[in-house]
Amino acid sequence: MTVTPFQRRVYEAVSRIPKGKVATYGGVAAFIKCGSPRAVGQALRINPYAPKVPCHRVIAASLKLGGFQGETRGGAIARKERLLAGEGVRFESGRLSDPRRLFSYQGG
DNA sequence: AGTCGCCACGAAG
DNA sequence: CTTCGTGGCGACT
Repeated sequence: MTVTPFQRRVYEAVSRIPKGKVATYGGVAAFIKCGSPRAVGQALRINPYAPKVPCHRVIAASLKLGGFQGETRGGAIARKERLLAGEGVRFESGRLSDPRRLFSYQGG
């Protein structure tokens, strides 16, 4: 498998998200100084470190679930929601119930 | 090396 | 809702 330096940055940033909180694609992008949140999603989509990198803790800026395991809808999203529920992050109608669960990065 | 099309997004209209 | 901007990457030439 080939992991680009950009991807490493993404995975490192995502690994910082504490259990019980979630970050947005845009938030991660900003932290790693990437102008395109979409590129972050692309990196997470091919996440080779499935268990190590908690990609399920990354949602869209609209507070919707975004994608999971390469899917934007379907069973994968349902599993993502259940996974987060197990960490205390609840969703309602596919949207984050409590925005206070959002994680924001500190420094560089 | 240059080009093209695809993305788990986001902001604006 | 639709449209446009954006950065990164695989596939093709």
